Amino acid sequence: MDGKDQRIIRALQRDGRMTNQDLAAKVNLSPSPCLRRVKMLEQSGIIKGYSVDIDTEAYGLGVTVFVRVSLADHTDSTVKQFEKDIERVDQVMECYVMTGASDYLLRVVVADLADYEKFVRRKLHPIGGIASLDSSFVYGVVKKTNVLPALID
Amino acid sequence: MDGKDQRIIRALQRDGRMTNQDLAAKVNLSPSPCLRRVKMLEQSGIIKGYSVDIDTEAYGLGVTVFVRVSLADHTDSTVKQFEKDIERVDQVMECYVMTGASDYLLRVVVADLADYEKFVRRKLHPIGGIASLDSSFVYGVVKKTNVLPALID
DNA sequence: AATAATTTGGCATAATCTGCCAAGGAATTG
DNA sequence: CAATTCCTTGGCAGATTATGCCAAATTATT
Repeated sequence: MDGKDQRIIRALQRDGRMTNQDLAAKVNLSPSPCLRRVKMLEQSGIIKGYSVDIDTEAYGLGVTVFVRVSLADHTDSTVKQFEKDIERVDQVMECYVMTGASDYLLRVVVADLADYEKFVRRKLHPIGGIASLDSSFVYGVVKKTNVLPALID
Repeated sequence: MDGKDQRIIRALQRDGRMTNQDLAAKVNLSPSPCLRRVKMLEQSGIIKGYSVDIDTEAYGLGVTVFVRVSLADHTDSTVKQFEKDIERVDQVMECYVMTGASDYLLRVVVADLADYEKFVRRKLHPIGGIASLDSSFVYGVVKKTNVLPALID
């Protein structure tokens, strides 16, 4: 992956639907080698996919919650079951295994507070093996970007 | 925004570069009304943009860190300056104002631990007004999706 | 400096986008 | 309940874009 690939990636992070011709112009290539590089990035897995950014509030899911989860124990079966089950919960957009005091960090989207309570009661607790939950609500978004930093600092 | 718009959004979250023809087929419309709906979603701001999902590890930024930030005080000038400055730090992909013990939650991507130390010393601390930082490193990703849950649960 | 390997650019064809207009369907009103 | 109005849809035509192939140019290697 050379500098041109990086510029392709950065351009597509800003606008993932840019036409190949515009992309080519932006990275100083003609369309065919540009397209070939994009396809190669896709095939090699560096480009995992494309997506649309939705205004969650306008969509009707205005509340974002970060939830720190600690498991009651760390036996294989408890861990495996939690990870398998959490994957299937639609409201959980992200689930990370973390260092520090808690085991997992979830990003959850719901419509409102009442919805969040239902989510915890009906989706999280039934999973079992959870020792504690610590929820922090998002008041506001200062920054949210898809553009990764340049590699050479 | 009716059911068809929701299906359009969900399809584009899974594949943001799907051609309009495929999208139309997937939501049972012909291409022209489908395109019109997409344009309307873009103009109304529900669709904020399109992006590419990059494998951060393959890209060379394998370490993700969540940082909880507490400010020393909450005067207007301290808050404003922090939010203005943090926005310009490329390694900060997300910055949320949070309820709970700390004021902000950051998601930061760096190449490695050495890089993270440099990031804290050169990018975060110079901002000033920071009372404490609490960093948690991501060990693994259990789930990461762009697909918002359906609205009716 | 010569050769080999890789990458690039241009061209032709195929696919897709996009704006316009008539037809269809839903809602409203008398 | 029927007539009108309004909104949405579908199809078509021209413009734009994608895509595969081949020769030329560039880069790396020896």
